Amino acid sequence: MTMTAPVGLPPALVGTGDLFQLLRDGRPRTRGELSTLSSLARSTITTRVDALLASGLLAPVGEAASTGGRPPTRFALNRHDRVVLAIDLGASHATVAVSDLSGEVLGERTVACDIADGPEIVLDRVADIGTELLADLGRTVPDVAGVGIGVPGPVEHATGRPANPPIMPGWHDVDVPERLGRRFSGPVLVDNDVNLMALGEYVTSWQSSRHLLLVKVATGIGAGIVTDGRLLRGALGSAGDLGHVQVAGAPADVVCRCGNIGCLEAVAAGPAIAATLRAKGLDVEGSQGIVDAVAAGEVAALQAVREAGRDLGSVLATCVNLLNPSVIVIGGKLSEAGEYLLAGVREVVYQRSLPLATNDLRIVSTSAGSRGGILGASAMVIDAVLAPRAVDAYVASRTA
Amino acid sequence: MTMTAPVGLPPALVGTGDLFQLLRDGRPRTRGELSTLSSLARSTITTRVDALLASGLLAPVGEAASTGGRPPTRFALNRHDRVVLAIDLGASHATVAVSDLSGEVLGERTVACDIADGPEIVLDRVADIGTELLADLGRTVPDVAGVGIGVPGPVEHATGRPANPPIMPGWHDVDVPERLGRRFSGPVLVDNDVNLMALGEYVTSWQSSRHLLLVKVATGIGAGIVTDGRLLRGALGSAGDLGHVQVAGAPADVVCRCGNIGCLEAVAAGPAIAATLRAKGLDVEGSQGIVDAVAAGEVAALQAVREAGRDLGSVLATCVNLLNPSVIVIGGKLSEAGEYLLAGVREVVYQRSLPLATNDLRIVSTSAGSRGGILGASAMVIDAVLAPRAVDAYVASRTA
DNA sequence: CAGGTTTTGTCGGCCGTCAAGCAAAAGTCA
DNA sequence: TGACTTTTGCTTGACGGCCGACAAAACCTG
Repeated sequence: MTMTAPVGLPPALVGTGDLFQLLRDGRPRTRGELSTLSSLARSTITTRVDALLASGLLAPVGEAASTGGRPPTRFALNRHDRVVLAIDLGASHATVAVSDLSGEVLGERTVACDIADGPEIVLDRVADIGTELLADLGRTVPDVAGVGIGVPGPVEHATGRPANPPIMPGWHDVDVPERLGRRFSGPVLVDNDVNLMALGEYVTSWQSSRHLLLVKVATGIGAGIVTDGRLLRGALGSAGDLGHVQVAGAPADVVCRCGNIGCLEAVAAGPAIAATLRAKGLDVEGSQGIVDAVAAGEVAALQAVREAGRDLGSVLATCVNLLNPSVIVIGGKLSEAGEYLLAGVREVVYQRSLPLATNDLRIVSTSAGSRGGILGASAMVIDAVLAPRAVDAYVASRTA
Repeated sequence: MTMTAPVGLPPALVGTGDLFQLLRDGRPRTRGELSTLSSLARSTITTRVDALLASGLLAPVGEAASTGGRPPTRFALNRHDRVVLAIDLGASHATVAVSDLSGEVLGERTVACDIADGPEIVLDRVADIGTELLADLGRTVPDVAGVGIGVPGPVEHATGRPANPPIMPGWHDVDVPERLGRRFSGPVLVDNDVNLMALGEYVTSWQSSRHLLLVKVATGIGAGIVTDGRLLRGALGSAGDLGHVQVAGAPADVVCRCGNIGCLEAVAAGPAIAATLRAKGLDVEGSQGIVDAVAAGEVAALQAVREAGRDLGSVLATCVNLLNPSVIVIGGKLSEAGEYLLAGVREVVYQRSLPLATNDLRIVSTSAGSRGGILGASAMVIDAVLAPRAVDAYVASRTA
């Protein structure tokens, strides 16, 4: 405020980047609206808007709605100014996508890719695919505002280095941002894949309820936690690791691959359900097999999935009491098994959780589906790239 | 930057309140140090410092350490400029304290006070005590920078209204800030008492590790969660409600007062332990009785407390996997039972949690003890009152 | 006590923001 | 078509904050 502010009055916005925050939602606004919203003089708004227009981040969006006189010009975030590269690494496959600045996916490709091949091979591979996608879309490397990547293991988010990931041999403490930074411009942000799924679900469907818990049920079980609109990562980035939590009612004879007994993953994840069904004579293979069996109406499969939902619900009831979320989203391959998993979860959660915490609690299936990770990665980058300081820097670099 | 900043250079700090943040830790600094830290010109620093000195928030702290020339003056937060009223409401007693702006308690009083008497009586009572304390310390009401109050139930923190508190009949949706605001100046902030204990423990002992879980074990069991240095409150303010979580290994015949079976509170809280001991012929009364029995070396008591620790540990193992804290602090009356409770907790947590999450995990006993709530309430208020905007407003009000 | 060093206070200049005013542009309405 | 309305672009003067520089003050060293 050029400290013009005699101090004491509404703190007001200051920099160009701050003003830009009012336009991040993508809704067009007129100069007049911006002036009242920011309590800045119209002349100042004009200066800022001009700078943003020159940078390309802002674009006029037609004019409209005259109230009797000259219709005001409306401006909005120019989603096409730059693009974001979003990468979702799984255990055996990788998805690479390019999105615009609103988070809309412009192009996407999924390939088989073994994470155990190590960081060099995998990262070069996805970088290549990203470069191809960019070319297909008629974009160049300098158009990239930033890169977001999700990996199947804990990550020290501040440095972007995976931390002792169990299923990612060779990735411990690898400087992922450095390696991807060689190929693309902008910041490279790394996070756990389930965290990003949670973020993706949050930004696409649940922005209004700021406390969300996403549970991914597939070969393993993990959770991503959004609290107060922010990802909860924990001290070492391993928050949300629900797979090896002990299930209250679990049979004592189920030994998990982690060596403990009664782990959630050992009773409710894909392999456990498949094993149960095979014991009953049903020939199912993998999580997809379970989903197919459920879709085919196999009673044993319905039962098993529902029972897995109950076990999951038993753990989630604890999570509800601990975190008091307003939404639980069930994702992962097994969430495709219709309402049966959900039914089991609801059954136990609503029974075991405190009425207070369940009052406004919704338990739903994922709406982003398999694209949650990509959407979350994109959202993470956009959040960083459109932050006030980043915008200031960008505007400066483009006008200098 | 008075937008002086041609934009693009280090965003730098701006307002007086922002500069003040560099001094919040209480360590004295010279103008020169502030200049380099904030990348503001020395002349600007002088202006800001003068304003802060005039407001009383800042005070010169002697001069020192000449490096061959004129010794620089050092300035630090003036802890005595104003005071904070901290209130900790329990089920049957209330503690009122006055602290300075560093959080140090200047005066404190605990009285018997039944929360069930309702908000009017209780709040007037503690307000009276607060007024007396202020008088004893030679302070007046306008000296109060703000009021922090902890209550034994969930609170909608944004509005300061208790939300369906089970043990606080008559308090639902009461406008606590309004009522206390009549008596004192400054903001009135309300939160759950266990949350404040967690915050108190955090600010006094664990600022460096930004992820803390405090568990209070007494008549009931509850937890306060600090993540990334911030309190996790949840959608309805009921996060951390561990009391009625199901314990994995719990006997199926223990019915809790909430109607469910196997609740943590029904097997590991004070009343449950006391009941166990009475069944063994030991005549113990309340949590204090248990602590006394342990201190007396009663083997049955040691056993029972340790077993309670194991049950608690079983639930905390889940919390560790979910939240990945770096410290678990055990507080509440029962934490006074020496190392026995802690030993039980450690035993199970280290066995059941993932090695990753326990790598840097410390499990310790409270160091703030019964004053945690007061310290947390004070810290909460100080955090609000010394925030940049609040400082700006205060400085403006004092120079106008 | 004298010279050197470092901090401090002050002043002028520069620049951004604001508020106000005016003319032009672009519509609406009668 | 003409009068009215509303927004926009531009300019001006005033205000106030920030910076840089200079001189005085305060202290150390020999």
